[in-house]
Amino acid sequence: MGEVGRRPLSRRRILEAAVELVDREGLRGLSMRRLGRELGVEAMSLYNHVPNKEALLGGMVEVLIEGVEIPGESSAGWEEQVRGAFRSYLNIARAHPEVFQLFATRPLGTGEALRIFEVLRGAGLDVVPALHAFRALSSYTIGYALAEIRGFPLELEGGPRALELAPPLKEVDRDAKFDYGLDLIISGLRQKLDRQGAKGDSQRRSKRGPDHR
Amino acid sequence: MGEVGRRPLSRRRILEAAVELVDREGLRGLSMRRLGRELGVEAMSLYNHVPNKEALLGGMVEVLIEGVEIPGESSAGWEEQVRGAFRSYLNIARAHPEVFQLFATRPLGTGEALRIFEVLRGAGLDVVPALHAFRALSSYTIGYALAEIRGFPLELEGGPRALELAPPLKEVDRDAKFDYGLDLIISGLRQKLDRQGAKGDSQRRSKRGPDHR
DNA sequence: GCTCTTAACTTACACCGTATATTTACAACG
DNA sequence: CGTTGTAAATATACGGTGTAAGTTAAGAGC
Repeated sequence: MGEVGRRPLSRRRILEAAVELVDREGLRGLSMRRLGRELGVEAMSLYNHVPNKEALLGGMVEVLIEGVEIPGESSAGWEEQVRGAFRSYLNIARAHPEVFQLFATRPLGTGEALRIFEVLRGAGLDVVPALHAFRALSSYTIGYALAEIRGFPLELEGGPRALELAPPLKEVDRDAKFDYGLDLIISGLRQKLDRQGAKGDSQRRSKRGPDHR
Repeated sequence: MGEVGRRPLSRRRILEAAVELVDREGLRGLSMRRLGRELGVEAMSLYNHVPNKEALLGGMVEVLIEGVEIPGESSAGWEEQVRGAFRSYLNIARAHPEVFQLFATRPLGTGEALRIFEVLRGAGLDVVPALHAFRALSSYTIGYALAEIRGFPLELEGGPRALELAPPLKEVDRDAKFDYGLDLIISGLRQKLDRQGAKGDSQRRSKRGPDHR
């Protein structure tokens, strides 16, 4: 009766199947019964690995967040690290637009947040400014991703200009839109940094020191 | 059987009751039956004024958006107009945090978008830069509002510092957090503006001209 | 009076999340 | 080998959901 080659259920397998299902059929298509069927199992079996649907949704967010890549210290400067991290974030959103909507109501992973925070600290920002910067960058990125997913208002989608451009060019254009705001924030941060660096150097912290904590 | 002083049902009345219900009991507490009961009516009666629940949610967003106030041209400069508009946006989110979560998946009202867009145009921005600016500002604001509602990561909420501050001071602090990123973007925009203004003045457009379109 | 229109109510259906109880599958041990 | 303990699957059931379809009631215009 049971299929032979069926891998056993596991939290991980459930989460991945859920992400795939939502990618395919949207958030509204996700139900415990439907997901169970997808895995060849009754709905209630899922509860052996996940306490309830809310936790399932949270786990799906986790899975996506794991995919965010933050460039290492070997990269050019902190600007490039930050840019890379948030671009990666946006790309996750683009790869899983339906799942990403869950990010609107669920907090970022503390782990990723900490890593980015450390980059900002490493750039010479004091704790409070680094928090401010983190808030600004992550707010912008999540807001942008959500807006892109649902479509920006005022954007004349069917305009003649759009039709002339080849798909690859449109991709570039799409990235440029995001970078516009991202660079506005990053270069604003750099200015603050330079200004305070020139003023007093009140915190002893070299521009790339291996200082932790 | 029917109560005497009962006003007749209407789309508007339904939407306002829905907002109030969600404010009170959260998004999960909103169902057609529950909302009907709130209005002293059966669930199916609502369908005479609203095609389905999705449209109901959309209508609730509309109601909130109507509350956004954009300072008129009489205000100081375009910076203050923009700042005021997006602060107003954030305040709506704070007044109706549960309902605001719907903004994550539903587009801004085209009307409000247009008015803000015109402010940016009036500031001397060409069409494309104004679109970029609008995207950056609205993405940041919505992202920030959502993040504030769910709580920022890394924020040591129970820290000793927080406890020492009086509630009014915390309010100020809360606004300062939002303004930090908002000002980063606005001052970045101003720089771009000044730079291009000094460079070629390629578009004949005085800094405060009554130019429309 | 009568009809026409509108908006209310009633019923019914398929589906939802999940509490609870039961059965199955398998590993460890004698 | 059989036994037993345990984890994970299934089965059933309950109260809720959105809404399609059918019915009733109240008022407007003739």
